[in-house]
Amino acid sequence: MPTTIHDVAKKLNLSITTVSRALDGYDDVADSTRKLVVVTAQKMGYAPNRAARQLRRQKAETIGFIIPSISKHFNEPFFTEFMSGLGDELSKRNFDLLVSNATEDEGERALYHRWVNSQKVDGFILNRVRRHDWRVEYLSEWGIPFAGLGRSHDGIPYPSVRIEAADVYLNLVRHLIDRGFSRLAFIGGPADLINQIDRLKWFKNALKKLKLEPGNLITTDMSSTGAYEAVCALLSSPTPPDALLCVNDQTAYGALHAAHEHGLTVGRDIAIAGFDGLRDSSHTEPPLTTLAVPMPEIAHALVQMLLKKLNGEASEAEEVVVLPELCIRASTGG
Amino acid sequence: MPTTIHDVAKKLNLSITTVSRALDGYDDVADSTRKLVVVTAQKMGYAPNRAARQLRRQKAETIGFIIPSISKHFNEPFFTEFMSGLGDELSKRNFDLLVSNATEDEGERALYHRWVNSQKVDGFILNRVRRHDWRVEYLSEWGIPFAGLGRSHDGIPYPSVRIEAADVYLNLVRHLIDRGFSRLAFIGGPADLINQIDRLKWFKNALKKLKLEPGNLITTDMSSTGAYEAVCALLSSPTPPDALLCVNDQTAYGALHAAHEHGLTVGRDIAIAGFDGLRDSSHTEPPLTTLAVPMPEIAHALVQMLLKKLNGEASEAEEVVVLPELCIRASTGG
DNA sequence: GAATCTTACCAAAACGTTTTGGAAAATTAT
DNA sequence: ATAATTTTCCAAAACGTTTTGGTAAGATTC
Repeated sequence: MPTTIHDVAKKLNLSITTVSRALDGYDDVADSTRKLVVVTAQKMGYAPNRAARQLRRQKAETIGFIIPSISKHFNEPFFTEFMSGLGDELSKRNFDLLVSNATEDEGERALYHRWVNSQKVDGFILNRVRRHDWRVEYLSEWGIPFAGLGRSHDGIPYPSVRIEAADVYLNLVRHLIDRGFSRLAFIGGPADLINQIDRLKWFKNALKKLKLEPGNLITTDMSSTGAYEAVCALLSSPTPPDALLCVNDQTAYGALHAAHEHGLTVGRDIAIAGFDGLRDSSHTEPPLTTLAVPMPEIAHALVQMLLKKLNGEASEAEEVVVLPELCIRASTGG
Repeated sequence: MPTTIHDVAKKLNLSITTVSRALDGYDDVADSTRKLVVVTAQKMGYAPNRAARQLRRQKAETIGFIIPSISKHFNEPFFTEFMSGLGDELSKRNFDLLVSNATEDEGERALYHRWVNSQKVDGFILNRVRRHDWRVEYLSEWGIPFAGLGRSHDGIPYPSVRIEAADVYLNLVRHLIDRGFSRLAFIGGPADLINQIDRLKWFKNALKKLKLEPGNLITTDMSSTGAYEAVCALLSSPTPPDALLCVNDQTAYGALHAAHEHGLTVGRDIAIAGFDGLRDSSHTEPPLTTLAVPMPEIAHALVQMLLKKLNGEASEAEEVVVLPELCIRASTGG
């Protein structure tokens, strides 16, 4: 039986009103009383019952993150790093993070719906946004606050973080050319993912700007295993590429594996680069060249924008731009 | 404004009691009425307000998972796979998973306390359990339900999952010997982690049983980078080992990196094995031999035991034993 | 010393459910 | 036809907060 506000009030011979207001920092309670209340509450281990507070305040002080069902299992390292960032930011502000992945019975849509309608969460963070994203449509139609990593192309305004890598991608491609690689291929993901769209665009632009012939483009499901299989096939083709630019690090893991299996020395016979800058990418063999996105910065921006929106002080469609950093490692010849 | 039970009741000219009971499947409501209620509620998009329900029922229908602060950032791939399993299991039963990592301001202990006292969660899942674990002490002292992956040595009873790998570890060591490796080293983690204790024990036992001389033991922080540094040092010693048995896969990633950097061909000059069986471990260079733990089975058992405990139908200290599977890959010579 | 203003407190309502303890209506038994 | 039972429904209380709209006492002003 956790201590309630009544317990605290009774102990001090005060009304629960006064205790509540003392703890919430209202100025209509005497300083001496406040101190007493705060100290006693602390000593008694009182923490306001969240259900009661939520019910009264109509706020959950909780943010939802639903793993996009595209990734059957959410063990993608990227998600962990992402959630880690969100968790850090949120707990700083006394918010909590509710996490789930859609099951087969209850669809993903139903889960969003349930969390919103049951007021389990105040808002959502979106990730792996798509060109036309039903989540964006759905949430904005229902007036549910959210912020996203990436902006859909629906023209619907919402606060988002955009990764801008045109310049740094050009540097990456220049670096590859410098190292003597010339037959570039892009190992991409599902065509309507904003990540894929942007990164492919930067790839193409870089080729164009450097007047290189258009590269080979292949598609995977963005898992390491999917990429492994696709790249295996690619390397068996008559004129295989000698540089693989992967849509993300995990895809690059699969590509590395495939290259090794084909007896290639990565960094010499073939170059492989990723995107995201996962922790473990510095320990692959050889260490992976990648464009590291500033995860804490992204999480910070998303949380801040979302919380601003919850307080009603949001500019409709704020967009924060972050720049990845080029980490050149041995997988592209150092 | 989400629809409330009042809205549904009004629409049907029923009392909220009847609506509530109809939806909850009580048998004191006519079948015809129930059908009507269910259909209408569904159509109106009604979902019970969780705060109100919690307040009344005194249950949160939410389980907490707090990333142990030993791992500064919870981007360990293991956690993602673990949480993935928990999420799957929980959402099947309409429970949710609340996740957080302790911040610097609010310590880990305070976070457990707050979640419990504010009744945000009904119970906890523990992971990375230690020999003497304050969390076990704390939670059991306060009568807060929890289940853990690994059992502390405090003699405190609680439902747990135990990984039992004595036999399979013996097989692993035999396999290494067969392949001609003989100077075995154990790349371990913090000494009081149950994982470390068990796995080290199996390592030692296997050596003893096969009458091998005691191996080299080193300690890391169980991060890939920590292991990388430690193994670099180890390999520079006068008589370096030729087989590294790592306490987990992530440690093995660092070991792989170190071995490559020393110009060794992994699988021929040196063998490296992990433990856990992370997804990406099949794509390292060379693919990593590991003992794969059955994550879904573990998650299932933990969730089931915890929920049983929440329903008061728990045998105090149930223990489910799971067996990992030996995945032999190229990193130990295939 | 009366009127006004501040300060410090509090009673009661409200948030949206679930559950308790009936009660009316319909059915069956006598 | 009446009594007993079953079926179907409901009013009201409770869960633990926050917030509204006060009031009494003390301080200040005239």
